[in-house]
Amino acid sequence: MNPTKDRYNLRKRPSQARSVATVDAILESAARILTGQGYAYASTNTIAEQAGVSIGTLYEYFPGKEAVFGELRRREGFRHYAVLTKEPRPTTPRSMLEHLVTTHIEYVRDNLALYVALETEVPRYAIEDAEQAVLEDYVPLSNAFLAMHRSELRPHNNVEFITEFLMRVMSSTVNDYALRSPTSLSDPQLTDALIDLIGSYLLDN
Amino acid sequence: MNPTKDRYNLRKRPSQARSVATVDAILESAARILTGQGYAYASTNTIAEQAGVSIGTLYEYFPGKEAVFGELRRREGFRHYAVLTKEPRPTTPRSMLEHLVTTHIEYVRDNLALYVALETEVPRYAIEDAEQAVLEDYVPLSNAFLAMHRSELRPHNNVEFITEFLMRVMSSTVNDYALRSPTSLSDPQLTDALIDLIGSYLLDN
DNA sequence: GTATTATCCGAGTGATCACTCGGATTTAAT
DNA sequence: ATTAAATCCGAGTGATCACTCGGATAATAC
Repeated sequence: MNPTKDRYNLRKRPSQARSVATVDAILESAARILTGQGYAYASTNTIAEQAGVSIGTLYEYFPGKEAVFGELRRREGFRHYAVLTKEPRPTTPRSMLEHLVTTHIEYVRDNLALYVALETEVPRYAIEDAEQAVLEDYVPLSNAFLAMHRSELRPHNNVEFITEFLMRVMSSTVNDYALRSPTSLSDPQLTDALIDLIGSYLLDN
Repeated sequence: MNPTKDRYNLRKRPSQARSVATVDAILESAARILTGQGYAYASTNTIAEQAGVSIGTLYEYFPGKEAVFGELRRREGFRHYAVLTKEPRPTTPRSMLEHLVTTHIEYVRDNLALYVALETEVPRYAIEDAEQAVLEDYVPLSNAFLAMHRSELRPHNNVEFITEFLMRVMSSTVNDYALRSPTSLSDPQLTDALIDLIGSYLLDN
């Protein structure tokens, strides 16, 4: 379909354990150079060298530099999603909100260097597919939960819009603090303010 | 002081009308290539060629590619600030909030291609100084205004923190829509939701 | 009108980069 | 044991890029 699409995805999936380890090593090398020196220093030659594999091997699995970071972003997305949906599953909208804000900030703080670098140095077109995937996993999940508790919510004309809106408010605000004032991620005021802001708008009380 | 600082600023200010026009042409060329083809295609050679000046002339005023986009970002920041502070100046917190949200969204929508490209394709280190400058112009202005109307605000422990927090909520949310769902910038629901969200948290009533 | 400064030019340079390809080596299949 | 498939190798290639420099031309100062 889209010919450019292939440039940001794996060229071939590793099947043997040996090649799985190779791909892992390449991604780890890419992450290390990205966080340590920056995207501009992460040439395919350097990534391969630091990973201890030859440049030819890198191109066996990745069509180019962007695909390496696309795959890296994809795997980070899976890790992020796992954190957000980890136990214990909250049972009320209020606890769901608290859980969501707390774990999201926690994930960003714990992976700050890589998170910021992926967000600010890697060209968006290389990673936007991977970003989209996480959102599409999460939004329906959140919508289903809220639908079960509609009576506890403040009435809004367009619940779907408001839900997505608040999700973006939360993630983009945390993103902004991560980029421009990362120490605030450890400030309880930030977590409290976000919960309070969203809670008083979304929840009935 | 910081030796790397010089890499993102003008090397020399144009003094004659001729050279002012030259610098303008370079910046316009950079903006055109950035929005049309992307940052990767905006080499210094190409920027100079499209601007109708020689590569030597470009380096007379800019120490490198990043400085071109740093200056471009700076000028966009000035334009943005001018829009935010344009007449009529609101007199109540509520109208101030409405004015701020409305004009901000309007600016982003009207300059979408350049806004998004600067935000997602140009490396942050090249433009973060310019970004910071606008914020530092605006925050004290907003704080002063709110201090004059404290009685109309909901009581908060830390007004400074809340003000900055809400500013970030607004700008980062609009930013997120600009990048990921740009058509929503014309949806009145977005403006209304932002005003409502922030208003009900900040204002007394 | 002379000197000084500002502006502009563009071929050339050295470095870097993404990517290929022919073939070696290892693993799996039969 | 033989074949087939997967994996790995790395020197080499062509292109691109950021940036310099020596000097030409134009504006300004005196």
